[in-house]
Amino acid sequence: MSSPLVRKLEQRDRLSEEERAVLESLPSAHAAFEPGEDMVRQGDEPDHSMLLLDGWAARTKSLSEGRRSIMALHVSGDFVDLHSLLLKPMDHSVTAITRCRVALVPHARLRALTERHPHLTRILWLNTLVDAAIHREWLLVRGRHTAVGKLAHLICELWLRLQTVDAAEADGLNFPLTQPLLGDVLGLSTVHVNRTVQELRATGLVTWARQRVTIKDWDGLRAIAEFDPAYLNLTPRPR
Amino acid sequence: MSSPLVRKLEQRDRLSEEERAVLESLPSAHAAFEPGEDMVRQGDEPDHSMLLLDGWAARTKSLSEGRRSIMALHVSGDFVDLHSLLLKPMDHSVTAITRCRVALVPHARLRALTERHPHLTRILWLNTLVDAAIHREWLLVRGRHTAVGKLAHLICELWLRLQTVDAAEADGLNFPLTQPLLGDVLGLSTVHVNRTVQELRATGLVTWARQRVTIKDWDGLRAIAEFDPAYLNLTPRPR
DNA sequence: CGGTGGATTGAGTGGCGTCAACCTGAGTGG
DNA sequence: CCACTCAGGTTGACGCCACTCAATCCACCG
Repeated sequence: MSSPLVRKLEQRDRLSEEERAVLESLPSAHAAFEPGEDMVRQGDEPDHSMLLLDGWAARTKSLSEGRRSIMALHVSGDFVDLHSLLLKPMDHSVTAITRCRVALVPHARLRALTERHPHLTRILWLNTLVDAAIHREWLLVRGRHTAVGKLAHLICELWLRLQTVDAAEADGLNFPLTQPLLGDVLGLSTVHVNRTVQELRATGLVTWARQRVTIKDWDGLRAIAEFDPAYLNLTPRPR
Repeated sequence: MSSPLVRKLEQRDRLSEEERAVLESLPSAHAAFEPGEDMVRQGDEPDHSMLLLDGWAARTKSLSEGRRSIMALHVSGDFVDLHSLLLKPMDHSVTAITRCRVALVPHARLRALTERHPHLTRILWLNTLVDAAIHREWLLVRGRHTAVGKLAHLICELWLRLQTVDAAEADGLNFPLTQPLLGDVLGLSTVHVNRTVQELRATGLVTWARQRVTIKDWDGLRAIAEFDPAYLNLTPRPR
């Protein structure tokens, strides 16, 4: 059930038996969304948060004339809009990229959890702090990296994040983003995304066909991405 | 002493007398930093967080060859590195821009607070969530705005944020960022920052001399910045 | 009075955007 | 089985925004 959440939180701290039980009893219902469908919309004031069980989702903001930006990507195990427990209305939408299965966690339950389980509260808080740390890393990337660097960095990050939930293969990953979506993630035009993908292919560090990215030279890729995984905070310690 | 914190948190929810007292008893000591000085460094594992009483500070990340980026700006009343309570080691540094006076809040005290005061915990959590919402807005700006749009957006945001702590004048603000620093904030080169400032001046929407920005046409400025303050979450409601 | 950091300006370059076309593969309906 | 559609991928031409290098100016300061 919610065990992906337990697995995820345990990457960052130990949980007691009781805490694990509390977490597994949280979700109230399941739901599914088709690619392109909005799971929550900017301006909404949801009364539940969604735990992504399966699929990829994006946090998006829109501007005039179809300009759009993706502020975050989420995969299995991510608590996509946990922050909506306290931060309402939503400052962005969440859109399904692939088909997404989610567990719905009522805010009432989460609020009750914060009243009774301080340690679990801190770990959930931490979860939103890691989201923020990823935002900061993306800010660095959008501000100070070249197009290839941006793309390489994204692949590095997602490969690592998928590994922590056993959703990546040893030599690469399934990468369902279309080039228009990649443009919204990297802050580039579609055309330039295409050329950047080709440029990255030409380095020989990865192969990339259909939705499959194979990493040929991890150290080389890390180098051009200037990727340092520290910001993902993947070491367990008391919180 | 810590009343700037109380004032800030009360913009987002009501506090009881007891809660106010708890908050005011938090800080243990004061400190001051000179312009350019690091208040915390990337990689550190601090045992306290800093409440900014006075001055401007920046969260910075560095890359090779002096490339640097500023991920956030902080002013009076901001809990600059509250997240370091749970998220260690630091994924960025905090650097004083002007002279900064801070109150030090030991993590031990904050942790104790989370054990006993769930509502206060949620409000502190919320505080870090607003930081994240600002990160997301900056991501939008860095990804999809022109240089003038970026600059205008920054001025809009800071004017509003300063107003909420009574640190802005009715018609503008004191703006201590040098152009090299602005470059790190906006993801632009120093030279281009200079030209962008001139371009903004030429619109007549603001005047800008020394460290003083005067807003001549707020609606016009908001328009070219595509600025919508919703993400700052400045409405009080139960959390 | 020289030193230093910031602001400003000019010249030249290149990365990335825009516009526009064309290609491909996966549906879909006749 | 084949036209048709449509989304995504690819390519070329062209232009501009923003970068780099370099010089100059200015204010402040020891």
